[in-house]
Amino acid sequence: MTPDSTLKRERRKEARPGELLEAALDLFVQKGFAGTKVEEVAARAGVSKGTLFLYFPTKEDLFKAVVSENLAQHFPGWNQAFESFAGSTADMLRFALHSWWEKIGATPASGICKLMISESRNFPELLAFYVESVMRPGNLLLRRILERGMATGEFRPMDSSLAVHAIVAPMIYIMVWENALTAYSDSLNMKPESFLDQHIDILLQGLVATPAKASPP
Amino acid sequence: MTPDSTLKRERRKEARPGELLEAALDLFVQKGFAGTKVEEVAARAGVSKGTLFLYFPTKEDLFKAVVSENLAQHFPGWNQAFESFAGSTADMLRFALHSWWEKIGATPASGICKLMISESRNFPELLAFYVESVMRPGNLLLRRILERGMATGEFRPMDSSLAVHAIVAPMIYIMVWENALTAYSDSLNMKPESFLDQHIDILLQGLVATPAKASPP
Amino acid sequence: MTPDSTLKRERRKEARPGELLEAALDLFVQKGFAGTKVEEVAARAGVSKGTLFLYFPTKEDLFKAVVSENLAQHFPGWNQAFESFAGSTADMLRFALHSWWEKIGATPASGICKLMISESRNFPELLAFYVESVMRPGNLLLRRILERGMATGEFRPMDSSLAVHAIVAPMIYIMVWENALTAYSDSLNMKPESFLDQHIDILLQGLVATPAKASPP
Amino acid sequence: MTPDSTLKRERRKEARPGELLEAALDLFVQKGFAGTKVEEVAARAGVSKGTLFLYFPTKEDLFKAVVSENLAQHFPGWNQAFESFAGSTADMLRFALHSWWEKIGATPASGICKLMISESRNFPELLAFYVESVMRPGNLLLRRILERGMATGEFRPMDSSLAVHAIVAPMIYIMVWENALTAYSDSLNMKPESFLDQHIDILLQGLVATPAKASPP
DNA sequence: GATGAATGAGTGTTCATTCAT
DNA sequence: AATGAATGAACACTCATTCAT
Repeated sequence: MTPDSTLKRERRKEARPGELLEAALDLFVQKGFAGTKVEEVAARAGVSKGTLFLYFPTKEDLFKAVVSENLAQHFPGWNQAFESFAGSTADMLRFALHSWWEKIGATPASGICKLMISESRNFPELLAFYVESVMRPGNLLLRRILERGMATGEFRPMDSSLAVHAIVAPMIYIMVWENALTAYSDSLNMKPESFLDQHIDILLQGLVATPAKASPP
Repeated sequence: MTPDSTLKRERRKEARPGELLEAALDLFVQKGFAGTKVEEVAARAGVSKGTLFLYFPTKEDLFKAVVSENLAQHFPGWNQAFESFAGSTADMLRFALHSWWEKIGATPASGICKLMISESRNFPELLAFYVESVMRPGNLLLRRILERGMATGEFRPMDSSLAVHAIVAPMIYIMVWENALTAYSDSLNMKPESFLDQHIDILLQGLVATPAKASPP
Repeated sequence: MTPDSTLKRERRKEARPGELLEAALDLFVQKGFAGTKVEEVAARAGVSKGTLFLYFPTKEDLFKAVVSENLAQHFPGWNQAFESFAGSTADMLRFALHSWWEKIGATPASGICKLMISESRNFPELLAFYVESVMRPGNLLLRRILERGMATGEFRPMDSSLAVHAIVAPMIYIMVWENALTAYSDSLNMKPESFLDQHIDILLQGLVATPAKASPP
Repeated sequence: MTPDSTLKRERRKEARPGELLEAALDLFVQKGFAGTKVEEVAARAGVSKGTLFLYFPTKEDLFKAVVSENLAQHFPGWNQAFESFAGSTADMLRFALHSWWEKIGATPASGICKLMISESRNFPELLAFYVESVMRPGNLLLRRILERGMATGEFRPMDSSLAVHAIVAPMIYIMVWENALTAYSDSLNMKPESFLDQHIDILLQGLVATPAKASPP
């Protein structure tokens, strides 16, 4: 056994969990939790069924790892971007949504959201984790943006914690389309990017302190 | 054989499919397709496993029936309401969304939407049916409303078939919340009715032809 | 309720078991015991499943009745024909086989034989009945024919109780063909009637080219 | 991993299908296709239900494998024996039938024939396979024997393709007895070996007392 | 560590049988 | 007597999980 081959084997060994998680993500998104067979996951990752169980004691553990692994990693960066953002709040909101689109909406990670929705009832504990590590930070960030806008007078007064949902809803909608309805996108005129732009337009038309209101006689 | 007893027997027989569909709806929404055992459905409907198969030849057929039965029945009425609506288009839109909320959003039927999202990949044929009998008619109706608004000058010019998605997205969002995240509604300030009102506000702020903009000094 | 309709109903009522047995015979022969559903039998007889169980307490009972009903009724006549037969024993044998062909071999009753063969292991008690009421009488009759032939010097000496099987084997063979291999009869040159004639020839003469016949004076 | 243990494991693995086929043959012959439970087959082969499905995807496949495995393998040898046979055609026929008896008639393989008869209606595809790989080759071989006999003048002229059935019928008869009526063999004087000898005699000579006829004054 | 043969609990589906009407 | 809705035991087949090698 040459040092070379040892190296290769070790490198592969360390890569295993990642390869498995990747394969599992694809399949879970595609077929759902129950519809995915562990053997398929193993095969797609190029290992045997037994090996999968070496890394993930149960199928549920694999599922949890898939979800955990692919989330929550973006918030530190986003929070920091928020702190140091110099432009208008409208621009900040635009930036936030486009960044989300780039990092999540347009990637396989969007499938995780659909997964979470589908299986939330069966994995309450995982849902709790998701809520705390993804939804709550996301909510908080958006709320701070809205509050910044209100503080500067850019946005009209509103219940920011409610308004957050208005921002999030279309993002969910996009992810659902992409992972469940792709085949019908054309015939129902769903172009995610156009939709996102339109969404931002409508939000800003709807959120801004209208000049009419802003400048009374 | 008294007419009475015959009646009772017949009433039970006729009621069976409905009882089974109701039970199946609840369980499918709660546990997903694969996670639901036919025996459970039967038990909840108060019959034996065999009886279920008397009415629905396979579990898939049961699933399809659940989806078919609970949707698509509202469109004729809605289309008619649209034809005869007398007020402003903004009011019409308000009416449409509130009516949807009342008939679907706030009822167990909202769970079907989540179901459809979750299982669409596994039932392409069913998805096709859903798209044609629910999504497409809904889209069409909303587009006609938007076009009415544009024709009367109430709404600003827009790509109506794209804008439709802006109307629909929050409805999907609500249905997902109700069927996957209820436990967290309070802590994340999700009150469907307030959210719906806010959604309408934002839409109308965003959609209307603002006089201010239209006539600068 | 007119006397007329009463009559009709009663006539039908009495015919029921017969109609059921007929339907059952066809289906059992066609699909085997396990492959036949009682509901099919009932449907073919034009009654409901419940009615069938009114006449035959179990499926096994139905099967037994089918077999019993269609056998053993020919032996009294055949025995009598044997007693009074005047011609040569060869003619008697010819007559016996042709008569069997006409009454059983060429009729649906031939299917019963195949049934008995197929299911004998599952119905030992029925097999016993079949052996006693069909096989043993048939054997006895044939043995008496053979013994008559030996007594008159027409036939060479032999173990008649063994020779009987030589006569029976081709009859079984025909019934099997007719009920299992019909589709291949042509391509394998199986014409039951020619085969029966040939069988008689061989029994009476064998295959060899007899020198006597080959070289007449 | 010692070479020894590897060998043992592999040997077991390779032996599995054979063990399962053997168990299945016994049970199918004994109880028929429908009457045999896969779990029983597995148990008799000393493995679990799941293991059986590892080797045979469905019960039908198991059935087909049983039939395929136990037949058709003898024809190459028999055909060769025919080509090189030196003696009289009568001897050749004797040899063929005795060889059949030894290799098939007296072995569990004889049960397959009964199986085929019983289930032919339910497995038309399997019947087709059986006809082509067993019945047709067997027919052909026997026809060639008969034609050799006619060519040399040993046998009288005949329709050889029809006469073949006269040779086969008693073989079928024996196999049916052995697998359906064993319990009655004694009481009905059925000794397969004697019957086979007699069958050959009759074929070659018939029943009649020929010398008398052969030498008229 | 890695394998894949083996396991067996679990589930959808069938169908003979029952029984209220 | 006749019905057919209802039953539930039985069985083929699946698949997550284990473990000897």
